[in-house]
Amino acid sequence: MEDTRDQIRAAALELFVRQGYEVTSLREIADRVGITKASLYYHYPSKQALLTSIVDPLVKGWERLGAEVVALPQTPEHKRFALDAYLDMMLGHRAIVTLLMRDAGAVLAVFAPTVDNVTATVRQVQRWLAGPEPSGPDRIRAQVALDTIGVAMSSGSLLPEVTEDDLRTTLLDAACAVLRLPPPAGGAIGAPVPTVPSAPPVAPGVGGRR
Amino acid sequence: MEDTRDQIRAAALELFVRQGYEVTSLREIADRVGITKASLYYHYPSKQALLTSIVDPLVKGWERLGAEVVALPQTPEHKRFALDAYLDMMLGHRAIVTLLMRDAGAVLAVFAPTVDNVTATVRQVQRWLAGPEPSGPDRIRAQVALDTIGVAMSSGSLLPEVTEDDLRTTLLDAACAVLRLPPPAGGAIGAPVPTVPSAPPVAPGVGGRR
DNA sequence: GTCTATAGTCAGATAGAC
DNA sequence: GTCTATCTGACTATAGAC
Repeated sequence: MEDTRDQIRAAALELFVRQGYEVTSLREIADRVGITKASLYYHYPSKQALLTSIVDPLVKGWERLGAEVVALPQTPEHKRFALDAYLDMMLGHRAIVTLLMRDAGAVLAVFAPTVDNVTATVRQVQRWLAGPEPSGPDRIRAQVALDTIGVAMSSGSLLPEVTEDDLRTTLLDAACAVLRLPPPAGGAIGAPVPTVPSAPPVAPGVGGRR
Repeated sequence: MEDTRDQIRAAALELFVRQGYEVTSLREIADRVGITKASLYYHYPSKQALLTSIVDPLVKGWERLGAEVVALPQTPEHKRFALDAYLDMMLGHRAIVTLLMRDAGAVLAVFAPTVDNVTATVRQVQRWLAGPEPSGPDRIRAQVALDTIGVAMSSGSLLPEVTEDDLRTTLLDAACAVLRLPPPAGGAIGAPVPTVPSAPPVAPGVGGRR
């Protein structure tokens, strides 16, 4: 049964988000699933492996997206598209992102072996966003644009009564403002952002709405 | 000797930042200072109390700043000034902010009793930045502007070779862009941001450069 | 103020029966 | 696949001598 594995992952993610990775014990997770610690060890060889399997989809998604994005031409339209795709992917892994925000240190520590690859990808995307021969401020703007999307997502407690659509639209808009991208053709202030202006060529599967 | 207390705080902060709060043991901290665990307990009654005393300056600074800022008129100049003061305070507590980013969950858990006050302050500032009768997007922008400053500060590993001045200037500029504040009078793109345009009236001690 | 010693707890992990 | 039983180790915290 693949079922138990998934139940374990789901329970662990929920507890990690609520309590933190370090504090959550394997016994708690096992209890929640209705099995014992020992059984849990049958499915995952260690606590770290469990965390890895939880965060992996986000990392993989980010690496895949990064690889495809840096191959695009550095036009404002493509940059806006890239940020939108990035936002979309993050929203698709909302719980994992929350965990990453909550326990950034712990998660990164577990991913230490792989973390260089991820950092490299982030840096590539950052440089792609910053444009050719970027200045210091250009690079800062690129990084802030990326962070913008990630951070505010987890500010749920500070932004109640905000619709998902407003969040999506406004975050993309804010990230573009940081990058000083010109507004999309025909887009009025506050108007809903078109999915992709003139649909830039990109491999299928990237940035698709769920 | 007040000295030992400070040494303990410094050692603890350093270890917390590097390894995380949960993982760092009091024995490690004591070893680093050159005393024993038991002696440490003479100065701080618990691990939580130690963490509290470390993070407290940031919380206090934030609350003080928040209280003064929300009393100001909601003009673009004052908003820019407020963001600058906020940025300044955060830079003044850089290591603590890094810890907060790294172990957000753990830190918030320890501050659970006080956390409501802090959240209330943040919410007040957020609403002040968002302007009177703010829409959902207005509130999101306000929050993102605040987050912008906090986040990118801790992205040191992703932004090496960036000067402190560039960081300060660009982050303030990015936060203003998110809020859609008009550029300061006479300020060219990329030009250094004047400390405060036309020095708005504010209680002394706020936003002072160190 | 600092030490040694220790209580008390619970974590992650393994072995082996079923 | 799941269980019981158990090991090892480390942690926070306290008591009391110096």
